[in-house]
Amino acid sequence: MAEKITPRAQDFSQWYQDVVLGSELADYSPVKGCMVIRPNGYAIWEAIQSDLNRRIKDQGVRNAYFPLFIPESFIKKEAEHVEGFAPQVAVVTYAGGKELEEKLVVRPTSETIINSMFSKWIQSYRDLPLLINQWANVVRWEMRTRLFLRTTEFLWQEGHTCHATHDEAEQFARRMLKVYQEFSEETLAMPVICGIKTESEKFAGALRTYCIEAMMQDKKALQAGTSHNLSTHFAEAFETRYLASDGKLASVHQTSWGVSTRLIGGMVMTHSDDKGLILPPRLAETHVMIIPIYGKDAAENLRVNEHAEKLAESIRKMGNQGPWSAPIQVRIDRDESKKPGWKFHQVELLGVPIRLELGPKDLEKQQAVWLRRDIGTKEFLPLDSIPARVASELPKMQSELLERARAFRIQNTHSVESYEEFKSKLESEGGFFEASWVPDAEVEKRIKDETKATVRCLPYGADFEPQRTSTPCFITGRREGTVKALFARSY
RNA sequence: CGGGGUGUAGCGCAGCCUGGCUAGCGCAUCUGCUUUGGGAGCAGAGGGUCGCUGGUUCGAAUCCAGUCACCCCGACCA
Repeated sequence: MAEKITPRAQDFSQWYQDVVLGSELADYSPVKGCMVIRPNGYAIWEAIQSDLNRRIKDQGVRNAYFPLFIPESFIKKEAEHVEGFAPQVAVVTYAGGKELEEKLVVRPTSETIINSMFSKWIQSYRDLPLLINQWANVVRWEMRTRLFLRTTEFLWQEGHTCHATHDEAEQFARRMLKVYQEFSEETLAMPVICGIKTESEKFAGALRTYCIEAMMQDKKALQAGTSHNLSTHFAEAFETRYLASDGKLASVHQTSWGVSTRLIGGMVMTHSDDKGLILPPRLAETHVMIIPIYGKDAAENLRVNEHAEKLAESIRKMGNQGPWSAPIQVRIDRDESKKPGWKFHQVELLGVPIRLELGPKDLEKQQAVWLRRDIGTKEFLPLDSIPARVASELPKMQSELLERARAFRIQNTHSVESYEEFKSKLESEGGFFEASWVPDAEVEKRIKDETKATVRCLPYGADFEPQRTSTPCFITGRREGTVKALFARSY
């Protein structure tokens, strides 16, 4: 496997911005903090949607849609929820030419508006479980924004489920986190760590929040998805109740879970290099770009085009079979006004997984020049061997991207036993830090103030409970009651 | 809201410290000829109220004050 090309570490945010703007995934909008997703970026979002949507439906969840506007009173019904989101909501106070009697909150998330409907839809235990998902936009007024990673408006999917028992809801929240983990690793080729959020980091209104955390190439953490066990908190506020088989009225136990366009930013920061985007094949709109090399002889150029077309067709035929088992999109760049060099740079910037060059010299030898985006070394392959090579290379590249990112994370994850060691190593090397920990909000805050690092999650064991350790807590020195925690600076 | 930075041609920038000739350069655009295996070459052309307002001065892109916008770093957060 080729050596990973690491982006300029000092200018990581500049690099990231260059890649996103340069490959035309997104653009800044006239409204500060809002992002325009351009066709290249939206194609990635569509690939995410179609893959993830299938995985969500496999869990028995169905899609629906709920309103953008939420009456202010709804948000206020759940105490922790309103406290958590109040600082970042946008509110409509004026519409239809007059002041509104009740202000309308632009949804920052939809637990409340959805519960107002769930309470009507659910009467008996026969109505459970109720498993709903929606693809939507939400608005959170952040102080500081960043393309894809934190924008005022973003696109996401949010799932909301109701269950008869606490256990059932807990199981479902865990299962959806597993779905996110598999999706992230199999499709985005982005390895993640699964864990539980601490009290101070959990979702406003949740009993417990599960999350997946990924490591970016600057060794900072990115929360890539969350799944919450909401217990009966919203159900009680909205009286979402059901009549059990024993005739007793009970509140439903709920979950909610979501991932957003942030995944696109995470994918870019995981794989791309100084030349531009590197797309995992599962997300690529174009898998193979054939660049014909033209000369002065028009008849010969025609012949090159014919062979390129033939090659493209035979590659396409390899789609939907073998380990790849999906269509293979092949395009030919026939633009005669651009020179080959320009085209090479362009496909590198856009992250097309495989590039083929086909010119008169190649036709003589019945070969083509082959180059995989992430590896970047040229090979000369016989024409008739190429379709099979593409079919085997796409899944290979997909898994190698994942393994490379995983190796990078493992290499940059450190175990520390003392706070001093943690601080100095965080400063000199960065990365993820495993430590034993006594959950304590005040200490957590102090560490954040001193080091800018936070507890990303408490990695769980087979029982989905925080792992206990017997090594002393690196802050208090205590041995008892310590759990394993993952510390890192994050986005 | 605090700290730093930038506003000069469609885009990217130099010039500013130390005020002075017609405000330059690269990319892009247009014309012509030659070119196509890693961002083509040569020749020519067009394109600017130097963010805005005021001040100092014989004279301001340049100095001063104010103002607006954007970017980066922090506080907020998925």
